[in-house]
Parts: sequence; structure tokens; C-alpha cells
Amino acid sequence: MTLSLREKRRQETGLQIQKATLELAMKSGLDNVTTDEIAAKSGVSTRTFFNYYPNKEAAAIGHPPRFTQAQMDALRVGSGPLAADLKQFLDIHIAALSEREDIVRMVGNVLRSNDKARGILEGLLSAERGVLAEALCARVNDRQTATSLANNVTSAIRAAILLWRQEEGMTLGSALDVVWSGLLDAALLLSSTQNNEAKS
Amino acid sequence: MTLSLREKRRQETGLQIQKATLELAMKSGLDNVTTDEIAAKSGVSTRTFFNYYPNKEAAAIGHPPRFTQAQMDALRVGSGPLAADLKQFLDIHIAALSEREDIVRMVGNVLRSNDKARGILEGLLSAERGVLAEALCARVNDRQTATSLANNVTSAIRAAILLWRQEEGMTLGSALDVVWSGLLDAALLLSSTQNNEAKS
DNA sequence: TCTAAACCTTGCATAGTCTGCAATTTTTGC
DNA sequence: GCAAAAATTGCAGACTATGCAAGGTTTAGA
Repeated sequence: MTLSLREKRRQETGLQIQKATLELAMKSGLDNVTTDEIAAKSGVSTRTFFNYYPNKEAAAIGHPPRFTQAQMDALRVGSGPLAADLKQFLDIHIAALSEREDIVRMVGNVLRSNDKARGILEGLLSAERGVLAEALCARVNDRQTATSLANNVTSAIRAAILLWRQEEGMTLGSALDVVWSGLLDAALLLSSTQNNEAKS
Repeated sequence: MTLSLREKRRQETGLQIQKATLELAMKSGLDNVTTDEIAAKSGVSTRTFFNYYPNKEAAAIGHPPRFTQAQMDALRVGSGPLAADLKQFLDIHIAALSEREDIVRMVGNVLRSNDKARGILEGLLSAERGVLAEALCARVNDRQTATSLANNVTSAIRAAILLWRQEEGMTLGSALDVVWSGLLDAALLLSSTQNNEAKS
């Protein structure tokens, strides 16, 4: 995990550009900001901007935290009840997001009105979801079940962010708790009439 | 539901443009197709193309079937067990999609590689999900629970299409059955250790 | 049937996005 | 220090998307 000077700079400049993008987007909306303005504010040429991100939407999204290997492994070999392990998985991820609250909020703003940004993030999330489903598959031994669980996990993250953005004095963590309890209730409702048609 | 000549033409031209877009996209990938080509193939001017859709990705997506009022009402006042009502809701929607299999398949292709298209569809789905959550809220009396259920429903649609695209001899309906059974299993797993921390 | 209003289509001009290329500068490893 | 590797930059050019204004078509009502 040691970074060469080059790698470190690259990372810093990338972050710099993301912040410039988001700040400008907060003022006028991303659609009304030009790549020229972003580049100028970031202190690089327009051409260089495109060396860092393929488009301004990607610059706004930046590089969200990914699920870590440790998180995955904990799930695969998990000892506790599945629900508890998943909740812990989510807690870890939400903690990572909490360290960048400002960025999360601004990115959320962009996502409201920009289709392309939404698509980019959705693509990243979808990849993460796939990896998570793969890991869960080792635990529950059924691909569709794993997929559904992975769906619920990533949806919970999105829902928690949404709730946190809209309720004033809430932390991301407490928003997750609320979402999670709703998710468990939903699961209970769905499984209460179990043997009706579970395996068609 | 009677359409004036004007409305009918508009609808036909819109569909025409979507099909032209998708066919060209199948050949070379949407990114390698210009709006000029699409317009030419659709028999309208480039300028008119942009009167129908704001960009080529939107043209590729077109106007997917929405949840109908009847579907919603059935859920709101539903009599059976919730899971059964939701499954029926899904069956209806999947039936609507089945009538456009060719388009569904081509759109799916575009979504693979085009972020903007993904974002546009995600936006539409997200709106539908919100409406559905609203309806479910009347039934389960808790917003987060309703949101989670709505998430599972729209995810199931996506998962069913994905499964159908990847397994050769499958119908959309049978793909949904497989997905649904996985979803119920997941719900069961999540709710099996119920009283641990459901309400934190 | 005729007509004015509403609506559509189109071409043109223009701002903005994004890529390839080649010249220049910076960083790296030795 | 120095040559190789990598990053930055300007420029040219294809493509996307919108405003505007000039015409053409449809609609509704007298």
C-alpha cells in the first residue's frame, strides 16, 4: 500500500478535480458548468481533465469507497446469524461513507438531476453488488438467493443515504438503523406466508 | 383513450425512432452511432430527432411500460397474503414486458455498455419505485418497510430480465418465478433470527 | 367549408463535449 | 546525472444538443 510520488499526486489531483467539480455543481448545477471551468478551477488544462475522468459526471462521482476484502471474507466465513453479519457489513461501509459526508451530500445532489451521473454510479454499484452476491453465494448456496440478499444490502445503503439527506439531525449510521429495521420487517412480511408458493 | 391523428403520429414516429436507434446500436454499439444516422434511418431531420428525445440514449430506452393504476389499486386494497399479491403484481408487469421481448433484449444490450442509458432507465424505475412504495405504505403502514418491499419488487424485475437474457430457452415469466423463489428464500433467511435486533 | 390558432418540422448558427496526435515537461530508477 | 516512462498540454476535428425563425400541417369552431 505504499504509493510512489507519482501515484500520490495522481490521487490528489483526482480528488482536487472532484471537489472542484462538485463545488461548481452546487452553485449552478452540473449541467451548467463547463469542463473548461472545472479544469481552470482545478488548476489543470482541459485536456488533462479528460486524462483523469472520461467526463464531468465521472469527475463528480469520483471514486466511492468499495467493499473491502476483509468485509467480504467476514461474510463468507461468517459465524453469527446471517442478518447480523449483513448488518455489520453495512455498518462498516456506512462508516466509510461517514468519513466523507460532505462529498456524499454533494454527490447526492448531482444524482438528483443528472442521468449520466446516476448511470455511472449505478454501474459501479452494480459491479459491487455482483461481487457481494458472489461472496454470499458461498454462504447460502443458491445464486438467486444470494443475488436477492446483495440487492437488499446495496439498496439499504442507498436508502440510508436518502433518509439521512432528508432528515436534518440524523447521522448516516442512525439512518441505516432505521432502514435496516424496515428491511427486516419487509422480510418478515414476505416470509410469513411461507409454504404457499416458495418453490412454485 | 382515443388519440387524435396528431397524437397517433407522434407515438408512431417516436417508436420508429426508438427502433431505428436500437437496430443501429445492435450493429455498432450506441456510442458509435451518430444522431445524424439515427435521424436519417428514421426518416426525420436531425433537428426533429431532438424534438422526440433529448438524446440518443433516451431514444434507445423509449417509453417502457409503467405500473398501471389497476395494479396499484389491487395492491392497496389487496386481500390475499402480501407475498402473493406482490407476485401477481410482478406477473402483470412481466407480461407487459413479454409483449416487447425484442425491444427488451435490445435495450438490455445498450444498458450493458452505456452509462447514460443506464441512468435514464434508473431514473424512470426510481420514480416507479417511489409510486409503488407510496401504494404499499397504505398497506403496511410503515414507510421504510414499504420502501424495502418496493425495492425488492423492482429489483426482481431487473433480475428476471437479466436471468432471461442469459439462459437460452427461458421465458420472462419462468425467469421471474426463479427470481421470486430466491427472493422469498432470502426473506426467510433474513427473518429467521428475528428478535435479535429488529428494532435495535 | 373555411380560417385562425396551435403545433410540427426543418435548417442554420453556435456553444459545448470528447478524442487523437505530437510536442514538451516531469518523474523514476539506476 | 541520465535515459526511459509517464504526464501535461495545445490543437484540430468529429459529434452532441439547443435556440431561433421560417415555413408547413392539423385542429377546432364558426
